[in-house]
Amino acid sequence: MMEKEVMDKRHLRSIKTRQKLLEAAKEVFLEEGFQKATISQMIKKAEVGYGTAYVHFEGKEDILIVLMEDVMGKFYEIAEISFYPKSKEEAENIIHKQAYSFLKMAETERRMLQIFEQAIGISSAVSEKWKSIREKFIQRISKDISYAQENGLARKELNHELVARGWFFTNEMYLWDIVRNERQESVEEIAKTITAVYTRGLYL
Amino acid sequence: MMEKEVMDKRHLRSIKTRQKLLEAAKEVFLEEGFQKATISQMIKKAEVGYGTAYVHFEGKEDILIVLMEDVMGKFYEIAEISFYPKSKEEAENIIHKQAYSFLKMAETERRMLQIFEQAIGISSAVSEKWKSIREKFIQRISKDISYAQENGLARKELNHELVARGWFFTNEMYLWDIVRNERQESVEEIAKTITAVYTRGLYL
DNA sequence: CAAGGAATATGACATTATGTCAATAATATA
DNA sequence: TATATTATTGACATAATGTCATATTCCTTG
Repeated sequence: MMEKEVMDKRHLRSIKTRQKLLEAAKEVFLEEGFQKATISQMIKKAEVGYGTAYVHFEGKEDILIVLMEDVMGKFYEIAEISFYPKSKEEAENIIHKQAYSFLKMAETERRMLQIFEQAIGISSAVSEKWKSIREKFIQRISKDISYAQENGLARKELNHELVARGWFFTNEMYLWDIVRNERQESVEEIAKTITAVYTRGLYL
Repeated sequence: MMEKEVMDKRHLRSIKTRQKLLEAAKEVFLEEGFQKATISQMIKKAEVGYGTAYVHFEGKEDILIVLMEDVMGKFYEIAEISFYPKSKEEAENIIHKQAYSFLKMAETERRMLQIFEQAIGISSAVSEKWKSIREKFIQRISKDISYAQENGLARKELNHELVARGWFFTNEMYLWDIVRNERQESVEEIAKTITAVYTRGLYL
């Protein structure tokens, strides 16, 4: 039972138009960057009328958000890695793995993330989207720190939310650094180094 | 000997025009934000002709960069605090003080930094300017870590530049968080917490 | 199966910005 | 005073956005 079988011919056409627009938009974004990309370029490439773009999307920002949705999904997956360490060493392993996966995304999805970074500065809709990913991570890390504190693994005197935020911030900035191709060092080395400082700073 | 005495009447007029534009621009930026601020609003407020703005500046971005220059200066001062600790405790004190001063800037200069943050995303000129501040700090921190490592205060096995970057990133992100008014906690508490994790993670 | 109705698509248009430039005004200099 | 230099000006060309009345395409119902 493919969903498409059920559809109207015109609904189908609509979906196809939308799809053509998304594909064209992706190309245009990658070629021009977020700022310089224009609706006109997209509709030309998609071979549809100008107004059509506004039928399907609210504007450039909206299109980018849709294009980013699967990348978003991958971030959420990483945020959900389970965390029940029995020792400092085990904690370090899990944390390292998580940081590594997170930073690896920068390499895997570099091109789209570059566009996304540009858009974060410009579009508040995109920026909100990213903020929600960030808060998801911070909440999660915060919970993990609490768990470690309750189980006598981590320093209890530290405000877990502040620590979580600080730790995530380091990760996030390295993510963008890598996205911009500004780091020589391997993702592995970066992950190892920042995890080492963090775990030794927090754990007993 | 005031510089002004030396000037032509017309050079003086030019300086005044420029000044009027800068003051008007600041108001407009603060009222409208970077995106929505327009040259037209500024020249109207400054009571000069449209083209005049382009005689004195290359555009919105350029005006903002000039407006930010004294804030920049304050950042550079903080980056230059001297660092020759004799013990882990002394190091922690200096580092805490530096982090505190840095984050305090977020409160003191909040309004202009808000505009600056918006502009970083949009204008590559502004973004470059910020990047140079960031690199200045990272270089400096990097040197400080090396010093501590050579003097047997810090863990030698860690790549000092990677650690420096990570530490600065935490600070920077908290800076923007505070600028956005998104933190309840006091600057003092934030500085204390992140410094505690960092110094324990890095120092012996 | 034909006619009317609903969903889609279209591009001309009004709007709003930007940056340029030839003309004009103000001031300096010879 | 006449001429050169510098500063200012606003009209214009350009470019992008988002809207909307109209056209097209397909579905439904009598």
